[in-house]
Order: sequence, then C-alpha cells, then structure tokens
Amino acid sequence: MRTEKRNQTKEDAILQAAEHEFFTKGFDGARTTSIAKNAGVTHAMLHYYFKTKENLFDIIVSKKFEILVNMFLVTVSSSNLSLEVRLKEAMESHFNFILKNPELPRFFVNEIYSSPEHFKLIVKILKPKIKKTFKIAQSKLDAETAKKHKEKVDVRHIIMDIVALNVFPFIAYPIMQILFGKEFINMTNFMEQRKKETVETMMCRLQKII
Amino acid sequence: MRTEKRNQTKEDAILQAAEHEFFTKGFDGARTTSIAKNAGVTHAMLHYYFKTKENLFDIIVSKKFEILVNMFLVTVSSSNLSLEVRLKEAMESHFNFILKNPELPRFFVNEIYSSPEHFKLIVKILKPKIKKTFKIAQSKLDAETAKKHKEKVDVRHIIMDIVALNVFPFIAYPIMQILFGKEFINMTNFMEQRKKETVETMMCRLQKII
DNA sequence: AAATTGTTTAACAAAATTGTTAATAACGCT
DNA sequence: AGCGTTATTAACAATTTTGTTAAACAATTT
Repeated sequence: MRTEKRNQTKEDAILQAAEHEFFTKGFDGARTTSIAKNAGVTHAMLHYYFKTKENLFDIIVSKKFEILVNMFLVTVSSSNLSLEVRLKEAMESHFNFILKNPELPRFFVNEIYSSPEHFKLIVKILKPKIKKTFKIAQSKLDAETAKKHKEKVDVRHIIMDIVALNVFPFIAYPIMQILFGKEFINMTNFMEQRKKETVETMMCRLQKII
Repeated sequence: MRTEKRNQTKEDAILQAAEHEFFTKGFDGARTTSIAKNAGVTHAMLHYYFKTKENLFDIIVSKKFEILVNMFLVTVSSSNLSLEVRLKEAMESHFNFILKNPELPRFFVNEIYSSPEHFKLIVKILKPKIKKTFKIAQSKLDAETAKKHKEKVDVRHIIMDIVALNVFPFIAYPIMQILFGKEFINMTNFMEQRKKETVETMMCRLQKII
C-alpha cells in the first residue's frame, strides 16, 4: 500500500502543478518539463503517469469544466424565493465561486476559443441539462412579467449581464493593474466593492423589468 | 519605387497574417511558419523583414494597443451633454468599436496576463493620459451626485460595468456557441440585442445614482 | 528468497520550431 | 550595360520540447 500512496502523491503533485501551468499559460504556453519540475518529479515520470501532454490537459479540463457548469446551473436554476431575493442570491454565490477560482474564467475563455475540439465531448453530455435549466428560468421570468403586464424579456440577456458583471473584473484584472497600478493593487478590497456594485446594478435592472 | 511597393505588399501581407495568427492563437500558439504560409511568403522572408517572432509581435501589439487605449479614453472622457446622453453615447461608441474589432479584447486580456512584460513600455507612455481622464470623469460624477444630494460613487465601478457588459459577450461568445449552439449562432443579431440591453441596464443604474 | 509488479532515473530519439547563411535574382540608377 | 542595393530562395543550424527506452531500484506476493 505504501507504493500506491507514494504514487498518489506524485500523481497529485503533477496534477496540481499541471493545473497551475495550464491555467496560467494555456495549453501552448505550458511546458511539460516545467510542470514536472514544479511537481518535484523528473519529466520522464510525468510521461510515465500521464503519457502525453494532451492527456494530462484533458484530465484537468474535464474535471474543472464540470465544476464550472455546475456552478453555472446553480446560478441559473430556480428556487421558491422571490425573484429579487433569488437574483441577489444567485449573483452572490456566482461571484463567490469565481472569487475562489479566479483563474478559471480566463482559462476556459481562452482554451475554448483556441481549441474548441477539446471540449466537444464534455459539452455534449451537459448540453441537455443546460438547455432545460434555461427554459425553466425563461418561463419563470415570463410568468413574472405577465403578472405585472410588462414586456417579455429574454432571460439569456439577464444571465449574460450577471455573468459579464461578475466575471469580467477577474478577467480584466491584470489590465487594470497595469493601467492603474497602485489604485487597483488591493484586489480583495476592490472585488468586495465589485460584488456590491454588481448586485446593485442588476437590482436596478430587475426593478425595471418587473 | 516598384521595389518598395513589392516590399510593402509583402510586409503588409506578413503583418496581416501575423495579426490574425497572434490574435487567434496567442503568442505561444502562433507559428512563424504558418504566418509566412498564410502571407504567401517563405518563412525565411518573414525573418528577413521582421527578424524575430517577438519583434513581429511587438509591432502588432503596440499598433493595436494604441487603438484600444484611444477608444477607451473616448469612452471615458467627457463632453458637454447631459450625463444620461453622455453615458448612452459612450456605451454605444464603445460597443461599436468592439463590434469592429471583436478579437481585440480576448487577445489583450490573454497576452497581458501571460506576458505583461510585453506591455510595460507602451503602458508607461499612456498611463498619465489615462489617469487624468479618470480623474476628470470622477470629478464630473461627483459634481452631479452632490447636486442631487446623493452618495458619492466610484467612477471606476461604473466604467468597469460598462466595459464588462460591452466586452464580455464578445469574449464569451465561443462558449455560448458551444453551449447553446443554434440559438446563439446568429451573432450579429444577438449582439444588436446586447447593445440595447447593455444601455438599458446602465441607464437603470444611472437613474439610481443621480 | 525468488518472482512479479510497479516505480524511477538518466540518457537518448524524434519532432517541431525558430533563426541563419550563402548563393542567386531582381531592381533602380548612372 | 554595369553597379550597388535590396529581395528571395533553399538548405541548414540551433534550440526547444515532447516523448521513449532500457536498465536500476523498490515493494509486494507467493
């Protein structure tokens, strides 16, 4: 059993180092040698455990992608609370999730763009779930607007607003830092403010809709 | 003079092909051979004209970066119209600019993140201009909130909201397409709707502020 | 303890990619 | 036409990076 344990830790070390390498540098920028180095193993070991760079990448991506999609579904899916409370709740949990995984959005945005073929498979599995969730959200919103005799609103745009306001600051943060320096250096502080601002903005929007 | 003309077209062809290659695949993913191929020249020619991959990259980046920053400044800088009209105007021109350069945001977000050193120089030049613009925008907003006896608002967040709402859909579009397929395929249509939605959302926000 | 299985290393092979060079061609100019 | 300059090509050098292998080593089982 001690053998397995040792393997496990080495495998894990490689996975962890690889995650960081891929997330920060993308598939093309990542180097298997530097992953091995950061994991504290020889690069032959990396190939022994994971065969190829692509395979290692796929393992990491599929794991994280599921987390991402689940989070997304949690954000969109409905509860029994009022729309206002529900929206606020969804936005905050979405924001908190990104705060815990700040590298994730940039990584996916890039990799899906530069090599969508890596994702075709996993997307196929999750698509029905996503579509269903969207339909439910749309019908709930429709019911609400009908009740108040207001115009119908495309829920995709509302969700896009939420995701944009929540995600973009994390994606754009390096730019902010480079453009503004000191004023943006305190990230956690700025992001705390962002959470409030984002919710505020969407609450205004919601009040107009219903 | 015919020589110059020939050079010019070859150089331009390389620059154009390189722009597309770098924008879609990033610095690491870009291949000088494939740039040369797409430009219809041998890859020795590419090195003859531009020496190194990095140099070629820098030329393209500095050109585009200035366009980007100028656009940004136009969005932020003030005019004599009312704040409401001004905001709407700024958002629409910002949005239209991205519509014309849809690859730009993703590219910069990526490259600044993965190799900020490429940008340090050009940023240094533009920083004072940016800071000044921000200060002016902040003071105008302060004047407005004071007039209506409302709370002060950090203009950085307002600008972040605008940029996020405008830019994110373009960055996230490949994800949308992969997740929703048909429903998102008509990009121009969706983006036209986005422009309206984005403005609408920010107008709601503005009404609360002043 | 011998055999089996799995782990590790170092050295190496293969491929891809960037960059160079030396020889040649085209061009504009006097 | 002949000269110097610039453009072009093909072959190749250098480097980087991924991937392999054979042999040594460790642990586990029988």
